[in-house]
This record gives sequence, structure tokens and C-alpha cells, in this order.
Amino acid sequence: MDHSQFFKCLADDTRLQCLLLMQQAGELCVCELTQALQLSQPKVSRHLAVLRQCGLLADRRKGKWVYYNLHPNLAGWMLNVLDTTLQDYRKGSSDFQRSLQLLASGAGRVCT
Amino acid sequence: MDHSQFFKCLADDTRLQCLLLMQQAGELCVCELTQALQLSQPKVSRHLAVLRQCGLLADRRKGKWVYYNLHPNLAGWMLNVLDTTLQDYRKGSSDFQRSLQLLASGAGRVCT
DNA sequence: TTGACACATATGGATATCCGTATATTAGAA
DNA sequence: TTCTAATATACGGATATCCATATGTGTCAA
Repeated sequence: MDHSQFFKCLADDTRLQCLLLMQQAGELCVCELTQALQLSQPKVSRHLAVLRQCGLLADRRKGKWVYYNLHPNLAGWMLNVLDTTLQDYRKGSSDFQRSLQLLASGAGRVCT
Repeated sequence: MDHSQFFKCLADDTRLQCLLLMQQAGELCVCELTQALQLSQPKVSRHLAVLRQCGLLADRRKGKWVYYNLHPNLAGWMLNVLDTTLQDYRKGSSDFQRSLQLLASGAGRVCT
């Protein structure tokens, strides 16, 4: 995986938010991400597929639900970039705060 | 400037190499970058314009030459991302080593 | 002022990306 | 097996990105 390819993965707002939410909150299923980000299911799913195919995410099926998380073998420098970004993202983005709240409240949450 | 917008700037190989070369070597003019990266002048110039318009680079004209450098007011987290990337980039990319050598040797260099 | 050089930008076409909508796939429950 | 819910993918169109080539702009020197 190329350096610029990695950044291409972060260059879309939906993908970046998914990654940062998982880094903050750990493993999440598609329905949680869809709720937290207030986006359509196909949109979220398609972007998660991109991140999975690039090796940034690992997926795990449990019953009807599929859980995603940062890939355990993610390169150190990539984790470092995500860390740095998350720290700044938390300060600035009110959307991110709302997403975290939606996550915490479990609004519309169906997966166990 | 948006977070994902910043990553969009790094998502192109030419732009990423330009940024990392400047971070490594400091201020560089267009002809040096063109030589070091072995790319056409319009291609380099166009990507530098993108980075300048996004506020990542500052430019300074001196006679016939235009020197570019990382913008002095670059946000801390962005510098941090670039640092992390450069460290890993130096290890892996043999192209980058060659570019640095071309820079150091001053091959085809005309600007003072 | 003219010519040469460094750099910037305009243009048009090829390709990639993104999205909404519709549909397929998979798993559990009835 | 059949139905439903969660997720994945296919399709078509709109938009964005990237490039090579050609041309414009600014500076110096003669």
C-alpha cells in the first residue's frame, strides 16, 4: 500500500469520519455508523468496503451484523497519522461531537 | 481548511513528494523540484499551485525563480502528519532517495 | 525593445470518484 | 421454507481529477 493511496482513503469525509469514530470508540457495526453519521446505509457500506479492501479495516460478522474496526496490523505511521488527526478533529468538529453523542445514546441502535 | 481537504492534497503522489522534499530540504524552486522528480514543468507547477491555494505552501519570487516552502503558519497537526509520513517515506521509497541525490548533486540546476 | 528563460495557466480529453436508487446476499426467526 | 432485517453490490449519471500540449506572463540581459 502506497503512501498517497493511504491518504486517498482519508481524503473523503465519510471515510475519515468512519475511521476516527472507530479509533475513538473501537469496534462498530454498520448500523451504528449509519446512525451516528446520519448517512444512508449504502453510502456507509460502500466506503467501508473501500477501507477494507485497502487493508485499513478488519471486519467480523456476528449474526446479522458486521462489525468493523481498525485493522490490527495497521502500520505504525498510519496509526500515528490517525492519532494526530483525531486529536485535532475532536477540538474542531462539532459534527464529530454529535456523532459521538448519537453513538453513546445508542439512538436507533438495534445491534446487540 | 477541512481535514479531508488536507488529505486530498496529500493524496496525489506528485504533491506528496513535493511536500516531503521541501520538508526534508527546505525551500526549493520549481526547477529543482522538476529536476529532482523528473517530471514536466507544467505538471509540477500545477500541483504546486494547488498546494499554494490550499495554504500549505508559501511562495517567494527571486528574480526569474520562484521558491516554494512549507507555509510558516501550517497547523501543528498537519506538520505532525508530514513528519510522521516523511520518517516512514525515507525508509521505503527508493525514488525518494534518488530525488534527494538529484537535489544534492544539483544536476541540471540553474537557479542560484 | 527584443530575445531568452523560468514559471504559470488555459484547453480538451481520458479517467476516476462519488452518489442515489435498485437489487442481491446472508443470517436468523417464524 | 418463507419472511424480514442487516449488509453488500450493481448501475448510470454527475462531477472531479489528472495529464499533455500549447500559450501566456514576468524578469533579466543585451
